[in-house]
Amino acid sequence: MQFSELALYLEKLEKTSSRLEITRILSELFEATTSAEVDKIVYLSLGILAPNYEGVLLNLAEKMMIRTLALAFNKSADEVKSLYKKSGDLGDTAEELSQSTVHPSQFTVTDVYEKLLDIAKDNGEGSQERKIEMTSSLLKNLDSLSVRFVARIPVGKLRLGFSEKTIIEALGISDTEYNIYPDIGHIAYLTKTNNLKNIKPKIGVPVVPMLAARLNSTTEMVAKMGQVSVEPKFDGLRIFIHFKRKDNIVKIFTRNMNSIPLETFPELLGVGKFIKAEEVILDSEAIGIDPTSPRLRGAGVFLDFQKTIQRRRKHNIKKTAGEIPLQFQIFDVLLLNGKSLINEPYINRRMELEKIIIGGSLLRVDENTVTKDPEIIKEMHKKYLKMGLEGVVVKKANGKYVSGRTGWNWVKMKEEEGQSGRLSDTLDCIVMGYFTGKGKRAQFGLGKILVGIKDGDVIRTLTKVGTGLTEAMLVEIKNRLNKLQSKEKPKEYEAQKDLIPDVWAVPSLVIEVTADSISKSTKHSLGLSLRFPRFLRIREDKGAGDATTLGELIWWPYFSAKYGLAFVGLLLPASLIQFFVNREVSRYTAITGKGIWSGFLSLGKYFTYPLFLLCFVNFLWLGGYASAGGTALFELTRFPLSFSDRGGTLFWSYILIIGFSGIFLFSKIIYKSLENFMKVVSAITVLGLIFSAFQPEVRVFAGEFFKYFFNPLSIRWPTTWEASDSSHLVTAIAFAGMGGFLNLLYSYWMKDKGVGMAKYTSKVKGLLIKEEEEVEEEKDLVFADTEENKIMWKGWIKFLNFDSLLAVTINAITAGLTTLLAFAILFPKGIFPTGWKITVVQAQFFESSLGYWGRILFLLVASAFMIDTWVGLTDGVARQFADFTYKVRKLGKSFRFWYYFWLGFLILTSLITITLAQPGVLITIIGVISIFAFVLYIPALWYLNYIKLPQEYPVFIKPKKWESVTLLLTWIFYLAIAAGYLWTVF
DNA sequence: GATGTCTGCCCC
DNA sequence: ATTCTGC
DNA sequence: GCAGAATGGGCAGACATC
Repeated sequence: MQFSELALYLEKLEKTSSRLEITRILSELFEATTSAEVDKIVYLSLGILAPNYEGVLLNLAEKMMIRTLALAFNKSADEVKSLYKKSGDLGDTAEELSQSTVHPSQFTVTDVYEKLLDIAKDNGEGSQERKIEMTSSLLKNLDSLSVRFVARIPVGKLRLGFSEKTIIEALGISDTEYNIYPDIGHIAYLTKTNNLKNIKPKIGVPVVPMLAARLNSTTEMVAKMGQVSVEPKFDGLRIFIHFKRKDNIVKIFTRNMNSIPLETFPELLGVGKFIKAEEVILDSEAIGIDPTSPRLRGAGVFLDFQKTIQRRRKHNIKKTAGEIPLQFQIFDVLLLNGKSLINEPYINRRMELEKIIIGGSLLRVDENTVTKDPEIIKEMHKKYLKMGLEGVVVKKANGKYVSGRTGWNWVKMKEEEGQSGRLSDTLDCIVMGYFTGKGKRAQFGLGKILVGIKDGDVIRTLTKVGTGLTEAMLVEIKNRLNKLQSKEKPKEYEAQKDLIPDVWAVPSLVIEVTADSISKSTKHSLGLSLRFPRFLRIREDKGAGDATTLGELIWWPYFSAKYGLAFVGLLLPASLIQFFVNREVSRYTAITGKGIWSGFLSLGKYFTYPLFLLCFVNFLWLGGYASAGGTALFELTRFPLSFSDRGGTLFWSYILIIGFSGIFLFSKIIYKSLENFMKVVSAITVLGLIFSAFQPEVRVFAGEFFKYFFNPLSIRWPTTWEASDSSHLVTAIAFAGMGGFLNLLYSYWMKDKGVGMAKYTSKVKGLLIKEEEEVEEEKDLVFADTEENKIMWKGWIKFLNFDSLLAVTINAITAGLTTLLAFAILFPKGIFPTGWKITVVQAQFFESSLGYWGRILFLLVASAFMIDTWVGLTDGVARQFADFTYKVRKLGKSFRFWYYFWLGFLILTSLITITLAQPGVLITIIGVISIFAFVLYIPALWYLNYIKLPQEYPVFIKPKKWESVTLLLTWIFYLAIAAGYLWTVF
């Protein structure tokens, strides 16, 4: 096959992301290949020349390829470099350069393969220059598409989206043969020539190693694996020992199936003395031992990994072997005297192992404990950590030897719960600059960052970080650093010359990094570095500190800003469940035409008076909403100029409260006015939120967010938790819909909407609107048991179901979207404003992404939404209170009187409460009260609607049994939350 | 001979 | 090695 | 949950350069 033809296949594969489709294209390619070439095609498309264990190395990679391209296409190395930085892929760069000239391609796949092999074979003095020349002449004689792929091979990054596993699938075979004969080219050849037969592990041919997956819960381990063997995890080199007594054959392979010459580990020359078998393949971990330490029954003190790996060398072996003797911790046997054991249960393999290994200072069989008890696993993990090991590896007792990491067979312990790395503390580091990304990350212009910490007056490098960054975070960090970038290295920085980032940044941005351990470093100017560093989050001053905190628009964003997605899955169920409360509240009013407090009062004053008292306390804080609207307006206008934040907020809040009180004076039917205003503002708010959610900076977070949003099972307890947030969480759940006593407002809204029997009662009118006829008292309306009424009733029920559902849905959408915004905008920055300042912070974001007008729009809508909420609640609560006081006969006065009385009272309290410096505590109490309110009044609703009313009203109003069940479940839900809250508090 | 740079389907 | 992402 | 592709520190070896 011409290489150019292969290149066409590779191009198609590169463009495809579906693995099924990739597999299909690959099998098409193998179909079109001769058996003489299939191995070479497989190797080249994986970017290799031979299986790993044959040790064929090109010794030509990134830097030399840059020189090669410069030579081949007559450019300077700097020109090539700058193109490479842009594309992030040397193959793409090579293709781009080669397009300037026409090169007819004559090479077959075999030609290219052999030329690359020649390049690999060359070594010795002058070989670097020769390799460059050979590679350059190869590239010059290929068409530009072929150049793209050939240039990528030495760099080892084909980026075609497939690897051995996919090739095995494309060949239409299982991986059993490959796993014990991991020469993918040869396997492809055998498949093509129909010679693939069942084989067994062979001395001298590595087996694809079995790897451990990671879990952080021992319970989950037992759940997934049942009975397990618990063993220590050593920090050394994974070594496979192949031994055949005949001819004293000893071969050694690493985890990556690289062969290590026996001379490297001379102690294994005589390994046969310690093995009671003719032929074995052993799986082990080699660890360096401190030779000066006393040996207890042969066992020594382990050295760390950096010491151990010094044994992987060609020179000075004798001296190093004396300084760092190796101990081989054996834990598995795959072949024994000609018999494959890979399909035997693990404990059986171990039993064989114990029979054949003579333990001493060279070989030791790992100790192990067989158990089903998660607690024992936990204890052993702690024990081994204390001993300076890496914890435990937990293995399914009856598991076969399964190559790779598939399935749950071997598991290592992820960090302990409550920790995000094995380092006891995470580190806050200064971002010193960034490097442009390679491959997929090139499009973000940032692939990794250089971080350091302050050391006196200078800032020294500590590590680079590239893992742990989501694509959204790459964008975020890039944007931030662009504002901080510096042409020159800031003078307080100290960095060695191979750690010069592509772009410097002045010290400002701080990120949180975790790692497994701290190591000594010669590369980093601090003299220390991190082992397995990973990015956690951006750190920022905790920002806005005002303690004022409000209902559902604040708490959910607060949680997602602080704890990410941990509780997001709870929002939807918590808001939807309020549907069952709302419809019962509405049902009562639809049947009787009366407000819900009338119903409660009919149950007796000992129940109702305390409940009302709770309700009264609950609504003292209404002013907060007005104050949130005021904040937004002050932020928007910055008027009056000399005012502080607090003063400005108060100024605008008073204006809003006084201005919007006009509605109460002049509206014809107050509820109707409010409803219309609310409709407009809600529509603008929802549209604004949706628009915001579609901004690219937010959109990149949306997929992840909604995956959690729609999955209640994703709820998890965050690893760090502030005790005070228990109350906040309860508050968030209560406020997911309306919350506690707020839900009772449905009764009064239904009343003024004129739903059901409420059609026949009077409505509340504005103070200055003359009543045409004073309806002093609601009569007990008669609801006759007629067929006509029955049909009407069905219509009402439909309406109130629809209305209640619509309300919770809109609530869930708005709360969901604001929470998404908080997750996208605030969480990455580590800001969790504890108050209504969240709107201000969001507005700042919109200014940077949408410009000035985006910010204005956002603040306007936010203030309108907030004040609208205040007006709506003030009206509703005044009616609740009025209904109560009106019905307590001895107080006298009309309903209208009481309504205006309470309206005045609430406006006054609003004016007062917004001046309180610390309303935070009060608000938390209210969240908790709300949950207990549900617990108290849901049974009362049930009694009214399911028992009491059916006795007085026509039989068709009686709810179905299943409706009783839904209400019971709702009650249990809140009861459980209330109980859980009490549990965590006490 | 000492030092610097690059590579390793390195090892973890 | 760890982590994220598309399937 | 899999497979693939981003990314880390630090070691020795090989070659180039001073």
